[in-house]
Amino acid sequence: MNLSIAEENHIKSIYKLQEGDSVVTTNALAYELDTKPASVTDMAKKLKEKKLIEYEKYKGITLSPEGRKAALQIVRRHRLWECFLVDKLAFSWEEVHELAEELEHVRSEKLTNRLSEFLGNPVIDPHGDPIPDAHGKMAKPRPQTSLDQANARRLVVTAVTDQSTALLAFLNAKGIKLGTQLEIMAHYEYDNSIEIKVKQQPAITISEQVAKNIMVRPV
Amino acid sequence: MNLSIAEENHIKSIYKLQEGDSVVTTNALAYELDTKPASVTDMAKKLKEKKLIEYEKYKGITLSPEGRKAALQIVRRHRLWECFLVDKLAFSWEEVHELAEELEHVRSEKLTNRLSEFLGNPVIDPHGDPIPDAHGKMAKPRPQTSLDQANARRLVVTAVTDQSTALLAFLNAKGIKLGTQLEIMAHYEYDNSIEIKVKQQPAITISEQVAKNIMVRPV
DNA sequence: AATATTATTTAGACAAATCTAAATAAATAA
DNA sequence: TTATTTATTTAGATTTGTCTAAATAATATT
Ligand SMILES: [Mn+2]
Ligand SMILES: [Mn+2]
Ligand SMILES: [Mn+2]
Ligand SMILES: [Mn+2]
Repeated sequence: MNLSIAEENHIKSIYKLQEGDSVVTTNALAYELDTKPASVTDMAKKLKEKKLIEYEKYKGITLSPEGRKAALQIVRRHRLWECFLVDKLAFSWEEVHELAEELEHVRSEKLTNRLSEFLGNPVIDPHGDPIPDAHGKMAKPRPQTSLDQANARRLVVTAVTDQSTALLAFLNAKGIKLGTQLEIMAHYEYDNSIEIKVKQQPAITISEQVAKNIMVRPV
Repeated sequence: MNLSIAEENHIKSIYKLQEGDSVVTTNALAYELDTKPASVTDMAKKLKEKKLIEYEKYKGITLSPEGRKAALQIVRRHRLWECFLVDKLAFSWEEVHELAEELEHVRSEKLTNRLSEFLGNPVIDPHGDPIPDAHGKMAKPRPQTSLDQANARRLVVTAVTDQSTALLAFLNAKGIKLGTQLEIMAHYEYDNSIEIKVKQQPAITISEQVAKNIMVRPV
């Protein structure tokens, strides 16, 4: 099954939006891919033809087993390249997504597996997302919750959900990265903002929106 | 100037075929790119429009100064990725061209320069070809001749001209790589084949065609 | 110089990926 | 339940890159 770059991008976005078993809508996919609903419908017909998705008019899209397999390979390549850029080329975590978006389309199993080996077969990427292995298996992530719902006081950052440059740059500015230890000082009920201490530094207050996108587990 | 992958491939092939200042013909370019002359004519019109080439109907193609600059950037990326694949991922020299053909199209100066730095700013690629620096400057290659024209007896391999998998695999089989020392034992006038000794091994005879594609200099 | 051959271009077609505008279906509100 | 709004699809167009077949130009041969 030889996929074009456009087809791969669609498959990957369907995978991302599907989260378990739910159905992906035409509009959601168009928004995710920064394209138009009409274009998504066109592509859906093509991917259905190739048996990579299940799709009936007006009923939304889900990946077929083969589609899921393809998606996991693309995700694997994407996240491995992100690791390469951060670990070996000293890029910062907010710079790598865009580049990996292109590098992920070089389809060579040998290259992918050699790259993985070169990086020490990493199991999470620079944003805390798990990396599928050559067979598409991902390490089950250790239990984690978003910072706004955490009940323990002392926490360690395990991932970020929103990987926009804006959020990642904000976290850089506050000295927050994967593995950073946080202590919750206060919840403010008015706007659900949270006061936290990052290491020994003076406490800072972060908005609910930020807190929702930081994943943590008790230290 | 934002170039498509197809445009980049054309620019690079024109650069390759131009060798100095000669004019590139439609047919030669079509053959090099494994495409049809009519397609090359179409692309030539587009590249002329973008001022990357000089082109008049029936008069052949040459790169403009901007075209040459673009070509050198693509060649730089291609050769750096080849170095990466060989030096870091342990690919063999006959495997890397195809992969670099794709990787070269990721256009990020930052990535390119970081990659170069990571590799120790190499100046030749795994086939002995010089790597342009960030400004497009290439180290002037040390004087070298093809093996069939060498007059010294003890030689060192500096590059290969034909980089087809077939030739590179043949050289692997004979233990010949960049830096390998050779000694010419005999020239056979009948078919211009050459008897050489590779290191201490028993002498082997190679055809004129092979000899023409091995570049050497006196040891 | 006329003819034959080769190289190149043009004309017209096609597939992939996208778009806009219009039509239709599904979901929601009155 | 009917009307309105929202979501999705269809119809038809556009761009890019390619192709084949036919026309034309350039070159080589007789
Ligand atoms: Mn992508
Ligand atoms: Mn990531
Ligand atoms: Mn290429
Ligand atoms: Mn090379």
